[in-house]
Amino acid sequence: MTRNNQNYDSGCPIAYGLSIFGDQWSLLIIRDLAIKGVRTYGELLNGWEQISTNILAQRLKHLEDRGLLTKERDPENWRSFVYQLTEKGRDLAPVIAEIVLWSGKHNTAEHAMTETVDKVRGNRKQFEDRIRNGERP
Amino acid sequence: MTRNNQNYDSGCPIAYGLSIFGDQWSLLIIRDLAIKGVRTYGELLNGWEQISTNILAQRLKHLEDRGLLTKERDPENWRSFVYQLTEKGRDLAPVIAEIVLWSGKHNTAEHAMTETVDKVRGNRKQFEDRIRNGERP
DNA sequence: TTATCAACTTGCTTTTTGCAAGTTCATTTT
DNA sequence: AAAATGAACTTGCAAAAAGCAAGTTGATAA
Repeated sequence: MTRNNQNYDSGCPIAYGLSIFGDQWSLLIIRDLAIKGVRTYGELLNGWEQISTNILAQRLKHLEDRGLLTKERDPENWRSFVYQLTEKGRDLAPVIAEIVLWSGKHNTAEHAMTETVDKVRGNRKQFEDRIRNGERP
Repeated sequence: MTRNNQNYDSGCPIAYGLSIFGDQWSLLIIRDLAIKGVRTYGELLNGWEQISTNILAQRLKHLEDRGLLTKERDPENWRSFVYQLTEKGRDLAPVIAEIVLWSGKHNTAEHAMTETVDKVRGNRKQFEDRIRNGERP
């Protein structure tokens, strides 16, 4: 089973999810779009984790093909494109919330960012609703 | 950022989670241990998605190193080993539940397995509690 | 009209994955 | 007691994916 072997599908819901976002980068891209208010290719490229440009382009294409995000011209800056999550993409909010809570409990590293963890712990519904409504920080 | 580049860590809770289970196989292994009642290497090898043996060994080692599962001799069959999720591993139950719900909503394929989806929709707390308590089906 | 910026694409190297065959050690069979 | 089997891996090699750096394209700004 490789990422691009789209023929292989056990039918398992976990496997379905992984075939779409089960890699090192997809959920970080979705995080940037969902909770960091990022919208352009350049902003995604300069995120916290330094994805390489060809991989970013590939993943954006993949996520667009699978219906998690859309790409369109920025009406206010015609040479730029705006990436936005679709409902299918925004529906990952609860998955993201649970990963955040899990990491908040189990990552004991000194430099762990607790801001997001606190936000989800403090008001999980608000955290998810803001993503569902496409609100930017 | 590669899987084995353990030095690179943005501190983000999503990135932390992905550094542990952000690949194509880890969550399927955890699924087998958590909800399919699988316990041995051989059973994991013959799962629905046909992981190759070297990758399985590698991932089990990784998950053991990161504290998500334990490996010990089967007291009733001394030539076999039993793999079991730790609390850290079982704490992924809500993540799994949310992925199942997401896939249940968005995977419209004919052959999608709905059994697990129905189980989580029907009684999510029971689904998670059974994993938390390490109950087998 | 030249320079710059945003969004990629291309070519190449390194790393990871996948496949098949082989190894080790504990039991079971003969 | 010796040979066969079963469980859990390990090893070697080919294929795929990721990462890096430089180059391309098309829209604005100088």
